[in-house]
This record gives sequence, structure tokens and C-alpha cells, in this order.
Amino acid sequence: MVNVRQMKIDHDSTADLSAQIASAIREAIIEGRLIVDERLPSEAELAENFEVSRPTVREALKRLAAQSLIRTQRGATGGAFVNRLSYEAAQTQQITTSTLLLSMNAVSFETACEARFTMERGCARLSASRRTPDHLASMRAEIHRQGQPGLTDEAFCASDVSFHRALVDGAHNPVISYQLAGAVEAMQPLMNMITFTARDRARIIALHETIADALEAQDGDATVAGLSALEAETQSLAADVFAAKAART
Amino acid sequence: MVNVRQMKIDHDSTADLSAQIASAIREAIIEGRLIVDERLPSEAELAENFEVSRPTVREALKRLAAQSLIRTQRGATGGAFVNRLSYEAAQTQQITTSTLLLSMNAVSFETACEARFTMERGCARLSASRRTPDHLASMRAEIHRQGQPGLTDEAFCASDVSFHRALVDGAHNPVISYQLAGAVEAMQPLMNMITFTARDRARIIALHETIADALEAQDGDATVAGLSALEAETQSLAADVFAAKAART
DNA sequence: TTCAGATTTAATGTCAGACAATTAGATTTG
DNA sequence: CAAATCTAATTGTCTGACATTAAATCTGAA
Repeated sequence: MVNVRQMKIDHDSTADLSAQIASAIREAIIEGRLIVDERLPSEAELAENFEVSRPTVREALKRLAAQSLIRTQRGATGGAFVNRLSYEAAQTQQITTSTLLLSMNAVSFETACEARFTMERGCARLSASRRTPDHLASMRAEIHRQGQPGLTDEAFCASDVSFHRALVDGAHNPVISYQLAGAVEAMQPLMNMITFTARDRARIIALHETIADALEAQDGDATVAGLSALEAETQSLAADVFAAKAART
Repeated sequence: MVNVRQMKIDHDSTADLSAQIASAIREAIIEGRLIVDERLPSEAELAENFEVSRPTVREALKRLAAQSLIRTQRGATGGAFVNRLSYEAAQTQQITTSTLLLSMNAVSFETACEARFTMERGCARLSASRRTPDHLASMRAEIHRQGQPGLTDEAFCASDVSFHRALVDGAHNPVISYQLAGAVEAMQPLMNMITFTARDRARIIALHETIADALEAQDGDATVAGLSALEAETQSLAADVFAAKAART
């Protein structure tokens, strides 16, 4: 077992020393040479081992902390510890990454929407067979909220996201929930660009009800069909909005 | 538009100053107040604006760099620039996160496998209708490789991953490819725990051929069926291996 | 003896100032 | 005019110091 104290870096490389150190420790964590909750040597020791100064070591550790790979504690028994990557932290990161990916790469609404519904349909059958009354209740509650007058477009979209997350969580597979969180949440900024008329909302709510009914009846095919209809509705709605915007300019 | 120069942090908070600064800039990027390729103020200016020292600013910038949110350049016209998050960088991060999530949280093979095949089935129909001869060729090539004698288990698994990625890429939706990369790649360490007998490999290769044939025929239903059969095969194989291991101890 | 409080100690967090390395652009020179 | 040189701006790194935190240890009185 290679100890972290035996890791070395290349001082002649043009790459940042802190980046090299971070990579070395990251690899050790990924490969399991450093296990969860294990304490890394102190910053001073790391500095000595890698033959760099403490600030350089600190920059490396901050890089790792930004990826939730380590956590630090102050005080006498403090230090840097290998972090157990929680589903929550992983989801947060995934959502951030997905959101940025979509916003920075001019991903079309069409492409993002297709991706989201494609993956959601994948877990629809699982969700249909496993959903609990709790999930159904969450979905019904969101549907109800969506029908309330005076709801802003943004709140409507947020509720839409909650609805879909409940559907995904119904599959009772945390890995699926984690993977789809990014796909579902990252759509929100794109959805927020759409103005929903009362009639648009009514149609969407009706489709949500169809989907909830299908899940309640544990009918996988109907759930998939409902999602497909919702995708078609969303796509045509977005197409209209973007066409109108293009015409105005 | 709020300039980065007007952002402030709370010096009395117990939280790390560098973490606060990183969050403030991160928010600005996510909300679009800082656009792609925009140059941040120099470290010295940031230090002055946030009323902290340069090392503290640097730690904050390294945190952002670790998330691929910024890149830095040295030299006269250098500095920190908002990074366009590429699909490639996003995928790399997603794979790292997914892999760690699975390995650190004792996610069962069953759960991870189910998640992967569930999402893969989701994009099977798209892939069936859109796959190009290139994708088919890649898949056939991997199938051929898998049949070669003397192949290590690890190489067999790696080829399996390539096969599935080709299938996913066939959907011609970069967002789907990005999302599924994590699910597919993160399975590899788990798959590597399995020893494949010649007979196991033959069965898997046969299923891969079934799937490739279905894609070639652009038959979505058959593709989904093939994936389901492969999932069942994989799950039973893993169950046997783990049962044998449990019995041995 | 036991427990509350003070002290010690070992860490991380932050700062100041300096120098090295790099790079674009301005200046000089052949 | 082009090549070489210089200059300035900026990040990368180092040194050494002090502040802050929190666990462990010591101390003294009930």
C-alpha cells in the first residue's frame, strides 16, 4: 500500500505544483489507497513530503475540498480527512455542472428537453411498480399547487421540477435519483424562459394528472405514454415561444 | 448588473473566507453575471475588493478551478477567466463523482446495475432510430475484441464500457451522452470484481450481438429487450460471484 | 474521587512581503 | 522592416509570522 507520504510530484513540470499535488491525492482516494475518514498528514508534513511550501499544499487541499473529496477541521486533533461523498453533495455538484453545461454551451431547449424525458421515461416503469403513497401524495400536492391562481411562472416551474423529482424518486433507486437530479434541475433555467398562459398551464396540469393516475394504477406503459405526451406538449410550447421571440426581433 | 468588484463577504462569519469568496464568484457565474471568457480582476485587486490577503484569494480561485469554472493564465495579459464548461470536462467530473459515490457508499452491485440499465434502456429507442454506421462499427469492433482469447477480465470490462458508450452516443444527443457517461463508467470498478469464465463471456457476447443486430435493424423494442436480457444475465452472474465469495469466508 | 475550569498544544486560517516565472506588448537596433 | 531586447503586468511560489480553534491535559476545590 502506497502511503500518501511516499507520493511524489515533478518539480520540473510546467504544471502548477498545487494541481499536481491535488491530482496525486485525488488518485489515491479514487483508487482506495486513502479510505473514508482517514486523516491526511498535516499541511506542514505534506509540505515537507512534497517539498513545497505550506501555501502550495493549502491550494491543493482547497481544490480537493471544492470537489467534496476532503473536509478540514481546525484544532488540536484537526486536519484534512477523506470525505464520504454523500448523495446530497454529489447531487448538488451534478446539478451545478449540468446547469452550467447547458447554459454555457447554448444547448438547445429541444436537446435538453429530449434528454430529460428520455431518461425519465427510462425510470417510469420502475417508478410505476415501486412508488409509495408518499410519492403519489407529493405529486398530487404539486399538481394542486400548479393549479393555484396567481402563481408566478417561476414558482410553476419549480413545482414542475418537484413533481418530476417525486416521480424519479419513486423508482426507489438512489443512484437513479442522483443521476436524474441533474437532468431535471438543469432544465429549470431553460423552462423559466417560457411564459405560460393559463391555457398552457391547464394542459400541462392535465398531463401531470394523467401521469399521476398511471403511477397510481402502477401502469408503466401509461406512465411512459403520459411522459411522451408531456414532452410533445413542452416542445411545441417552447417552439412557439422561441418562434415568437425570433419574429419580434 | 452587479460587478464582481461590488461583491462582499462576511468577515465575522465562522466560514472560511476563501470558501465564501469562491461561493460568491461561483454564484455570479451560475447566474450569468460573469460570462464565458470574461476576465476576473487580478488577484491583487480581488484581495483589495474582498479585503483579504492574496493567498486567501488564491485559495478561492483554486476552488473554482477545481470545478472547471475558471482557468488561469500567467503573463502580462493573464489572469483568471470564466471557463466554458466543455462536455468533456463535465463528463470527466461526472465520472469521478459517480465512481466515488458508488465506491464510498457501499452501493450494491444490484442497485448500480439497475440504475445503469434503466437509463440505458431509456435511450435505446433513440439510438435505434439514429445510430450511424460508425456507431455500429464501433460496437461490432468491441464485440470482436471481447471474443479474443487471452483477454484479461479488466480489458473485457473496459471493452464492455466502450460498447455501451457507443450505444449511448448513438442517440446523438450530447446531453444524454454526458449524463450516461457517469452511470456507465462508474460501473466498471464494480464489474472488475467479477471473474468471467469463458462461458460467461460467450453469453454476454451473444447478448451484445443481439443488441447490435437490433440497433442495425433500427428495432427499438428488440434493443430494449436485449438490454433487459443483458441486465438479467449480469445480475445473476454477479449474484453467483458474491454468493460464492460469501460462502468462502 | 470527581468535576469544573484553566492551560497547553497541535492543528488550520489568515496575513504581509518578497521573489521567480511567464507572457504580451512596447522599444530599440541592425 | 524585422529581429532582438526591454518593460510591465500577472500568476506561481516561498518564508515567516500571528490568529483562531478545539481537543487533551493539568489543577484545584468540593
